Amino acid sequence: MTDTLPPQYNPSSIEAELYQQWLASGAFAPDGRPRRPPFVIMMPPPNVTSVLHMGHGLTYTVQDVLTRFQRMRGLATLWLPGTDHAGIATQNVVEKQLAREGLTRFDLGRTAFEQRVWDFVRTTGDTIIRQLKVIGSSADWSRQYFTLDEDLSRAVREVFVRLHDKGLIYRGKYIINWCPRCLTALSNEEAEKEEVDGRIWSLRYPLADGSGHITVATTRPETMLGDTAVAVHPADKRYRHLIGKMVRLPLADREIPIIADDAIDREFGTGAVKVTPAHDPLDFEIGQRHRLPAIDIMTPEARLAETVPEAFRGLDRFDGRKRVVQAFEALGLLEKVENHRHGVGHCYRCETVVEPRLSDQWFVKMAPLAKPALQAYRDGRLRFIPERRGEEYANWMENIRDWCISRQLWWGHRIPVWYCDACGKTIVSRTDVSRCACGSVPRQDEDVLDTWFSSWLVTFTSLGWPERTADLARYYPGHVMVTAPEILFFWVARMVMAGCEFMGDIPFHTVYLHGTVRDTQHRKMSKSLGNGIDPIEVVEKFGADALRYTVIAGMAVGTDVILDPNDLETSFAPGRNFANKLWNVGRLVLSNLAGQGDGEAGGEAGRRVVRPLAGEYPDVIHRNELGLADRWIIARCDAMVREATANYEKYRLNEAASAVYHFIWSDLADWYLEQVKPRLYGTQPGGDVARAVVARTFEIALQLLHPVMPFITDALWRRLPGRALGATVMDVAWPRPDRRASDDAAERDFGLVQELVSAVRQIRAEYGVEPGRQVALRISQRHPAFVEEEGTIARLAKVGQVSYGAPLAEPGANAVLKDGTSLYIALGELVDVRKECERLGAEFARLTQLIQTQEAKLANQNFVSRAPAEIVAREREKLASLTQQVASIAEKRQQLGCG
RNA sequence: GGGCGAAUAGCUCAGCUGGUCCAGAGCGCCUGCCUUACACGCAGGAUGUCGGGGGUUCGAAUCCCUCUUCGCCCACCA
Repeated sequence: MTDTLPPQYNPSSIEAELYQQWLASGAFAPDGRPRRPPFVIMMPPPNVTSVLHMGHGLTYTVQDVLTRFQRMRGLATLWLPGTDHAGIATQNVVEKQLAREGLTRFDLGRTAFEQRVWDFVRTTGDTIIRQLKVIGSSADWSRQYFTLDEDLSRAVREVFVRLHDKGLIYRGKYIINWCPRCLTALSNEEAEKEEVDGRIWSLRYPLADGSGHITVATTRPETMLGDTAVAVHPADKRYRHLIGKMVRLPLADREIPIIADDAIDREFGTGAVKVTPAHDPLDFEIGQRHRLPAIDIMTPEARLAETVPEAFRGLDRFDGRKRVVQAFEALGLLEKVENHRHGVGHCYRCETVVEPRLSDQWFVKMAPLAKPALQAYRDGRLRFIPERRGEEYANWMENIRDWCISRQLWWGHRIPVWYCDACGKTIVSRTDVSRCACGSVPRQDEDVLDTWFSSWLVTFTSLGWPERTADLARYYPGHVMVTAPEILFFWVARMVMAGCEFMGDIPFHTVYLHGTVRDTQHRKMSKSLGNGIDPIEVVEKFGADALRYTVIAGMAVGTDVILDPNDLETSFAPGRNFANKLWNVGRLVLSNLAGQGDGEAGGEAGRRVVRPLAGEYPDVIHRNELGLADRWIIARCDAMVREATANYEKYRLNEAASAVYHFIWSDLADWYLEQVKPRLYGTQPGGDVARAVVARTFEIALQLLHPVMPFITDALWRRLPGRALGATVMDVAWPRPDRRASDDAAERDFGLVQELVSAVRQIRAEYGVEPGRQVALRISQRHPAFVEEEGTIARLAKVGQVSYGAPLAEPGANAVLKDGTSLYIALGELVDVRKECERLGAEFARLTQLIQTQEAKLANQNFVSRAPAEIVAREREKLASLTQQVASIAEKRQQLGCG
């Protein structure tokens, strides 16, 4: 390791190579730690066909941070990755490709089409995985699965059969959400309700006996062609006399009855509802109750079907809507049109308006599965972060509805059901059925299963279930589930149910739901809005660590991450800058650990000095060899370890990151390294101690930061003296807080020195003292800290000469520290007595004000008697300090002869 | 229609179990500096009725009520 580090950190030069080394070392697999307790995070499998977007960037970074943290703490950590075949999404992509060639899937036929998808998946399917590696994901790729793998497919069939045998899977004709573009059924969760500005039309239906009409209100007039009744509330006085009468349905020219049903809301619309059992869920139920016929008026593509009058056949549903309205208008039966805002279902994949449609589908009975899953939450065994999400979960579980699991697609797990047309038998089987008991050849159900029907099982199928594998025994149940709130119901809730049903235990105890990445207008990032950020572009420009730091730092628990797609610089510069800062701290530290001036780390001198510090805090350095600043930085470092560790544990990753950030940048770089430079550079006594403290605190900072910024921290750590070839920061034990490191006196005393340096700098800036010019400083009190750090004060505040004693009478600038110490800087011609009086006067007024409120507080009997003693004592101290400061200022003002 | 969350510096947000962080960070802004680790930097500076109103308390940005404004989730009002 003879390279000299360049002054600017260049992530691309190290990231790829480092990642390869991590992979080669097997660091990501838990198998090397057979005796350690496991820690398992299941990776939400990304779609095979997807490319990385910022949402992935966020969720996988969070997971990697937790994974690395637990791994560094010594657990046998398994972050188990996989990819999802993503039925609809993938099929859509391939169908689009085909469309460009002028083909449809039907031209190819089922087998050829499936082959085509497989080819596509094999060639481009691992893009997302490659990209996950680019951002540093430390998943165990040796265990990577695909939801269509043979063993996972077997498990899917096993589950289907078991649920079927238990009576929890059934087939039936029900109203489902149908996507006329994807040509498949959707589950309730896949049909996303969106508020849209629509209209509501009031249509007159003439009574068959010619005695008048009844007016119905509808948002989908075209469906009237499939009406088989008009319903009113039984107690509605306006209509009671019409119940049982017939209506002459316009256009369709059919007679339909007026019926009474409790489900009708008298307040809404006209209080009379057209009933279309084949195209509306509520109407379907009403139809069931009243044994109404259901007329399907639409083709799968949502065009008006053969069942409607010729004039309307073949029209798209929206054109049909216009034509129906026009027809009503022409007949004088259109009563009114109003604007109406309402929720309309949209396909979660292609955003097409969903059409409720009557069809034969397979369903899972959910209520029995939900019971134990809900109980786990009620018992406190399953916990949500943020907590309020738990109530959403419980609410969904309590009102759960059956799950439509069949999809009219070709890409996915084919439903393991065979129908024998000869004897009418239905066969549900784990293995393919080629012959029915009656001797004839049955046909398999054409449909495939919902994508989520395989992904809800992955917490155990990815470990080998239904086989009793060693992995399954060791890694189930897992621990934490990290994901976006959007798929709480799609996936998380169902995984809990599947875990309870098939493994007898919940699959994880903590569900951490992080925020969403949004743009500055708080809109979700999406392709269609064009407001996305490409994480790979960010990595290329700023490095993976910068990307990771930015999303982690921007994410408080339960809040969204706001990034500006139009200004990557502003969004990611903090991360890049921090990486660069750390890099340069590293340059300074490393170039001085190996002895002076050779710019190379790991030399004999460095090795000799640093080795004794490899473990805990420097016991080897006797306390009396440590200077004030050394004791201070060790104490600060220890505080950082406590804070960062605690926050990692509590999933407050932003707090953890900021604790380390603050330590590295403010404490270590701005103060300690500046303080220690002379000892570092020179050969003066204390140099060894300084190097040891620098090396140890720097190493700890690298460790604590590694989960968030793995590349740069490992790159620097490896360059520390005495590292074996190929050793990585991931191998070292996570630092433990050390009581011996805390040092209140050092924190207080070095704090005074900092305050003093700042005060002098402030005066210099205010009076415009030239940067190069040294000033003479007089300190009222010969505090040991000032004496010890005189050199530091001199260098950092550009002070030429320090003396102690009462302020001098001649004009100069003054300041008072919190402990009452007064400072005086002779500035000669630069000082304007009047200005100085003003400054001191303002300070005097400010402090006097504070003293008044402080005195009032302490004069309050209620406060003194009721507040805890230590609070009162603290307030007294504060008052004493303020009083002292004011006295010093008053004295000085008198000296200067201020009014 | 139900349930829930958020309103703090110009911007994006921290502030976890009411009292040291006399209200913080990053970015942006102003002033001065290429000080031999870093100009992706250093030093200094400005800006807040902690959404409005009420209450509990010795004490509230922090707890309660209410109003206003945003946002989320759920729901078969056609």
